[in-house]
Amino acid sequence: MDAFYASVELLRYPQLKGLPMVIGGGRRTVDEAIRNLPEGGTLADIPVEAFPRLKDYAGRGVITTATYPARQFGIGSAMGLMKAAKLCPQALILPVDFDEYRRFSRAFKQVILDIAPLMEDRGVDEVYIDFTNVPGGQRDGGRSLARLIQKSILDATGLTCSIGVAPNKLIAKMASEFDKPNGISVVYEGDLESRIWPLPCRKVNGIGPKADEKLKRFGIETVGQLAARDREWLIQNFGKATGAWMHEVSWGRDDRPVVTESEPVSMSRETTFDRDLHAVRDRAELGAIFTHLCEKVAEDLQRKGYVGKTIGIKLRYDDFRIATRDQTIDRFTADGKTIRQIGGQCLKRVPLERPLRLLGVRVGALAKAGSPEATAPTGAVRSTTEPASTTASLF
DNA sequence: TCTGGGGTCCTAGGACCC
DNA sequence: TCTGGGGTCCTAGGACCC
Repeated sequence: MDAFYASVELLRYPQLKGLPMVIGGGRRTVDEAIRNLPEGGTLADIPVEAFPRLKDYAGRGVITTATYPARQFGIGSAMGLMKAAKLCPQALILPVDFDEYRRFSRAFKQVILDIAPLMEDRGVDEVYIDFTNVPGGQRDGGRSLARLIQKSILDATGLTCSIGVAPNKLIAKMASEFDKPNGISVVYEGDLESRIWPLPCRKVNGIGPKADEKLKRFGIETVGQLAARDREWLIQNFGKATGAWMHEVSWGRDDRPVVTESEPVSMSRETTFDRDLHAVRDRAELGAIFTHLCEKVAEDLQRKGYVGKTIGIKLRYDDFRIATRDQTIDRFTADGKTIRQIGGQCLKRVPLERPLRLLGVRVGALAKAGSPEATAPTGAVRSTTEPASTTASLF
């Protein structure tokens, strides 16, 4: 989806179309933004002057989405609000409204499912679609089906998207960025050399800042330069799995299927404080935040019908270093008090001298609530994981 | 100018078991 | 004195993605 959060906001506030605007900020920014909005009238009647501007904010936080006009000022996703305010102080800033984005996320995904049932969820604003067996999916290299999907989403939601069509997920993902916004790119196998090899390695889904840096140190800037290296050389320098993978992707090879169903592995809640807190001096405040996070995770688990048995905490110190601790208990739970209690034990094992910037709570090792795994006593759970020979000897 | 929140997957060492 | 070879689970950290 194109500038998804911002585009959803523009459906509510069409008067902001064409203006530089960013979505983001922590809770404090959200509160201030809401306070600045006048009451009464429909949302579309609110005058542009009434909307908060970036220059009015000094809060912590990053930009989740910037409209295309804002991007012209050099503003981008994940950029700190402070930096963005320097680049374009007059840009409008709106708080993140996740519930609203989720509504539109469900809507556009349903449109796709009605056309092409093999869809993989890749987060709130992105999916993979298997065109292989969709009627007309092969016509014009997939372009006509892509057009149909684009138009259907626009008709149903008012939102635009960009689609890449290719023989596999790796190339399709890169192709989807070739013609943004509202574009379609079809990339064939034979286009590898002309359209993929010139790209910077960083464009490969899975090569992040660290790997890119290391590649650069070897003088490898583009996918083509990566493809020119020996498979064995890559394995020597990047490890068996990563090296082999790099070799494959540089040659455009990817056999991952489109996965339509998946179970969550963990659920978590975390929050960055308005100001750094100290474990001793701000003990009461931290305790209240911690309890609240535990309750939120418990709610999430219960609402979605999961239980977990690994409970963990996460801290971010003022110097941005991160510490995590977790503990696996002998039963599954979705209970806020239990999570709070075990989480509290985890907190005792972590250094608390430095000021804290963030606190998080996580529950992992999930099972569906009420499933055999989740309800069985620990002993029975263990027996199912015993080697086949041992299990067979029981009979 | 300091840098969100919610995730997944991988690695590596140690405990423990057979 | 020298000390297996698997396997799983747990824990901590880190890279990466949307």
